[in-house]
Amino acid sequence: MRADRAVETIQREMTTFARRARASAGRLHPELSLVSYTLLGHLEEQEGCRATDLAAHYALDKSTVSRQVAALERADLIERRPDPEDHRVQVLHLTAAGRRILAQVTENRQAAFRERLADWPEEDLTRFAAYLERYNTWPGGTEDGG
Amino acid sequence: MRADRAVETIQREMTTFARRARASAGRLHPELSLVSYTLLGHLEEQEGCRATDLAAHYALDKSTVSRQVAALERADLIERRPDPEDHRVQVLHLTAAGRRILAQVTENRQAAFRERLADWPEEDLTRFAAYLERYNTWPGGTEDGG
DNA sequence: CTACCTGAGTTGTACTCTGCAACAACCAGG
DNA sequence: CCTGGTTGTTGCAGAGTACAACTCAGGTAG
Repeated sequence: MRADRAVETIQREMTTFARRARASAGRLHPELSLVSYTLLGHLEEQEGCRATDLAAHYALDKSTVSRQVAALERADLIERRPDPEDHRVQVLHLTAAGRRILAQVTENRQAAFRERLADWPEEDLTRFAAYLERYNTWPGGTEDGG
Repeated sequence: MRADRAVETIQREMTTFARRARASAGRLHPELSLVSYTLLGHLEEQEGCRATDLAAHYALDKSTVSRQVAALERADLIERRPDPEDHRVQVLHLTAAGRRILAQVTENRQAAFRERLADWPEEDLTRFAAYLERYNTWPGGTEDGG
């Protein structure tokens, strides 16, 4: 069945991509690890969120996130704000410096992807983007298949 | 420009996927790390290759590959064969056990992807697969953007 | 043949990322 | 108040990784 072949290819290619991701992140932005980048990105997108939310979204242990957050705070890229509603919670926000670094790193990544996708027709780009979004959106969360 | 938005989405979604990959590998096949899986997969695909080739293909340091290979050999999943042409080289091959484990893990991954893609029309699957293959195929090698 | 350079692979070292377990602080329901 | 669940931190251990220094084998120049 052709669908099975396609799924196999998708599995293989996505895996290959994932395997190369760390190295290319190190090349594109040595100053910000892949995990730091994704956490900052989520913070910008969400306009502040809790460490627990980050852990859930990226399937990381809360201790891992805790340490990452501590490092990002030491680097003055994010700040913690106490939540008046719930004193257990600290809401994380990007600092101005964090926003700046994130923008710069995003531009670096963007440029690499643009170069790689330079000769793609616009229609293919939008379709590919839509497929990826659809793939990553999993009803009920992020706990599988990524 | 719509193409820029699409590239941005592609960058973001591929990054999210990569970020989740390690965790999902741990869930889908605790017995074989993502890197081990990809190395074994490459070995099967290539029907044997050198450690250096693996390093180049996945943008890993040769020392990293050396250790991974040593571990896989200890686990009897691969074997080293001396190259009669060049005594510096050891050609790596899957063992029967390696082939078996690889097949089983691949099936696990396949199943997860199948589930995730269950409600996709076949046409979308084949198109998505083609896009991914096209993206990962980079003229001149594997040294960027992945 | 010797000398030198290059390529394959190993080992020492150090660092980062990660998860699990134990813990403290806080919240919500009886 | 006590119990149980949630948020986050810390101690600990293990995996993955890179870089540098090394060995060994091939190739090339003299």
